[in-house]
Amino acid sequence: MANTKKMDQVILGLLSHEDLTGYDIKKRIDSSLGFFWSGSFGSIYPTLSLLEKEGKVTKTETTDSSREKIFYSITPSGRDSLKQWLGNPVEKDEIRFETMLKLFMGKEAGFDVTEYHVNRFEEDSKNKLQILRVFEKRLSKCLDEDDNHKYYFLTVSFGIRTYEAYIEWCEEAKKKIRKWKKNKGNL
Amino acid sequence: MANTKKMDQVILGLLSHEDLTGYDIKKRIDSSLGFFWSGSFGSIYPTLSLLEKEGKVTKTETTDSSREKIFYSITPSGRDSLKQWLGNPVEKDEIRFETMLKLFMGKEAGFDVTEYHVNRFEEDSKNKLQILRVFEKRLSKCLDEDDNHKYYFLTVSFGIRTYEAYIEWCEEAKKKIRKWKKNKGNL
DNA sequence: CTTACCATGTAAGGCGTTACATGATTCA
DNA sequence: TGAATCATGTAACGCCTTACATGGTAAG
Repeated sequence: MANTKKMDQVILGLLSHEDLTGYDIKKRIDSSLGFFWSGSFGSIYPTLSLLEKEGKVTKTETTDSSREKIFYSITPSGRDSLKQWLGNPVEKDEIRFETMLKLFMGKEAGFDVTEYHVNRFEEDSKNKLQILRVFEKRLSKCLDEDDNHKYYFLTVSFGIRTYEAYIEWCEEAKKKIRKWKKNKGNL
Repeated sequence: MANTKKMDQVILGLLSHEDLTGYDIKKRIDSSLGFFWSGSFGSIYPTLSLLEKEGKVTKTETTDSSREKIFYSITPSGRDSLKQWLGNPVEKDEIRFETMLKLFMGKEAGFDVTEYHVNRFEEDSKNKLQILRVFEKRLSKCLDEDDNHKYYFLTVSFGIRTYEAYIEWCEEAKKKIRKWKKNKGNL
């Protein structure tokens, strides 16, 4: 019913920009889509075969340089299918933050443990923010070269806004926790 | 290896606050944890049975009022297990935003479709923000009654910060899109 | 010469959702 | 009296990750 599988669309979307191998697709997912999507080889390769059977992509085996690679290209039918999906309303945006889970039930472990998790979350957010800023800089220089860059830019700026908010919240949360720890001492 | 299943901990965490039925647990997940976690009956009930077998919770069947309910309570062993998990570093915080996927590959459908998705995302974020603000108000009045409220408060304020950032980004993104649409017309 | 990365796939198994099955109670 | 909600569970199925299996190449 609710077709939750999105790997088809992820692959078609990436191939709508350029021809890629399965290995390339994995790299794109990890870098460009990394902060809001994920996927493994175990789901990429089978999906590629499926898409080929459905006529949405075609494969080209190359032995040109050194390694044998299989490049996939999107077909007009694949493009139609992608376009149609893009027009449908979003079914679900999902977050699964183990960090928040650990905060919510943190009392059992105490403020120190909670502070530790906030600190780790902050570090992680700062690292990811730094990477996104590099992307942003690069992208803003070539926004007009290809419309794809504009769309990509939107997602990058979303990531930046988000991580900035995370980091601000971390500072705020740490202040609160320190205050609560102090009060506890005074009781 | 990497024990990805978290439903055990979710349930133990909720039971560490108070005794609950499986049905209650579902409601708590949907409301209190809703913006950063999810879970269905199909995984709640089996996990409860499992936890009981492991001696981490005990069940009490009641027919007191009208309906027959099964209340679950956390045992000391369950509390230990929860505490230990809380002390371990977070394995993974995950986001799967279909909206961002549709933005990233948006060129195939054009700016209007992208604008539509941003608008829907904004509406949705505003609704969720409103609910969280109510929670925040209620919580801030009883922060000192129970330490659990303090931990809960941290997650709520995280949600608020996040949704505020989303909404700000939406405004920014819509401005950009409108500008790009205009430029396209002038070419 | 060995480590890291490139490159493609398969198999097993876990996790979790959806749908099904059943029935009581409350409220309009 | 019919709809919504309370309440507990099971079964089927789908998705995805991890681990396995294999081998080439580049760099230090």
